[in-house]
Amino acid sequence: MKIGYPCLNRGIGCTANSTFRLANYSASRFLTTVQNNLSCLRDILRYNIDHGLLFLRISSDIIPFASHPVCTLNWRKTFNKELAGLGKLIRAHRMRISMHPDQFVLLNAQRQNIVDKSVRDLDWHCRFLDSMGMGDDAKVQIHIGGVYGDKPSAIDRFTRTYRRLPLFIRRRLVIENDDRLFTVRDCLDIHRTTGIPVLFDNFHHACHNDGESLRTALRQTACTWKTTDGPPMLDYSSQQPGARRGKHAESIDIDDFKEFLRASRGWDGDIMLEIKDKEQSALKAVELIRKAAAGSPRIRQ
DNA sequence: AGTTGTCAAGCTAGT
DNA sequence: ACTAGCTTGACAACT
Repeated sequence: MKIGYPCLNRGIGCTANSTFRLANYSASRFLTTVQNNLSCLRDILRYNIDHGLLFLRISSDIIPFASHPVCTLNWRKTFNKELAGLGKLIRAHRMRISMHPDQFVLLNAQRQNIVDKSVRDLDWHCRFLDSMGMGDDAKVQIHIGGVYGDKPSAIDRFTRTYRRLPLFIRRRLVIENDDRLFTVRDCLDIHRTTGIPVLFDNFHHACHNDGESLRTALRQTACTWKTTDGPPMLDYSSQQPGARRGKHAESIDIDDFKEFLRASRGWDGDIMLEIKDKEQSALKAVELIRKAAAGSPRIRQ
């Protein structure tokens, strides 16, 4: 079981998701920004290796405006050496990588223009992972999209668009249940017709579900991942006390996490902690799991 | 130096 | 028909 945190490390003193305003775009600004982001990504990977955090989500800002028409530079060629080096480091330590394009990627949009832009965005995410030499277990996670007043049609549009995607995108794409529109059951329906793996988000499931228990949802989503996809990925979070329902916690609620681990016994996968203080909570989670492993008696063969 | 509004992109719910 | 909220970090313009 690998533990990770998304996109940025708050203590390391650099960010791998530095960007700029589109109005300020220039080739040199783009190149220095990407150079700095890749360099910081190496620092983050080093930190994670040293601290036993072997799961990382890389920010979509690593290559700013990568799918925008303004971006005509061949960044994969320019940074070929850096990207290959990062990939080598990741593979040497058997780290798991994910990416999560944001809410504007909508494969089931009604407007073709939006679908096209979304595919372009998935395209660069997958090429980025390809250029680091990542295997099929490095995933790009998205939500289903909008409902547009008719969920069956929205699901059908998703399915038809998915089937037309090139293989280098399909091999990486996974879908995640969201907190308002598409539940685990909806995602499983799409899995049945497409084979796409379902990434389970425990917090979204708590906000919006069809009555399944956590264990049932874990079991059902886990078996959507083929061997080549790697172990199932999972987004874990809990409610920030006193805040709006659906607001992610500032810091890990270690009792809630313990309870989650107990409830998920038998489930095996990699956990992404979607918690505001990032690596601090991830370190606590790793510590907890280490202690639990050390404290529990070895199972006799 | 610190604070506040804004940022490429879209959907939904509420007015 | 229109707008606020989503959810979020960082940029950029302003004190």
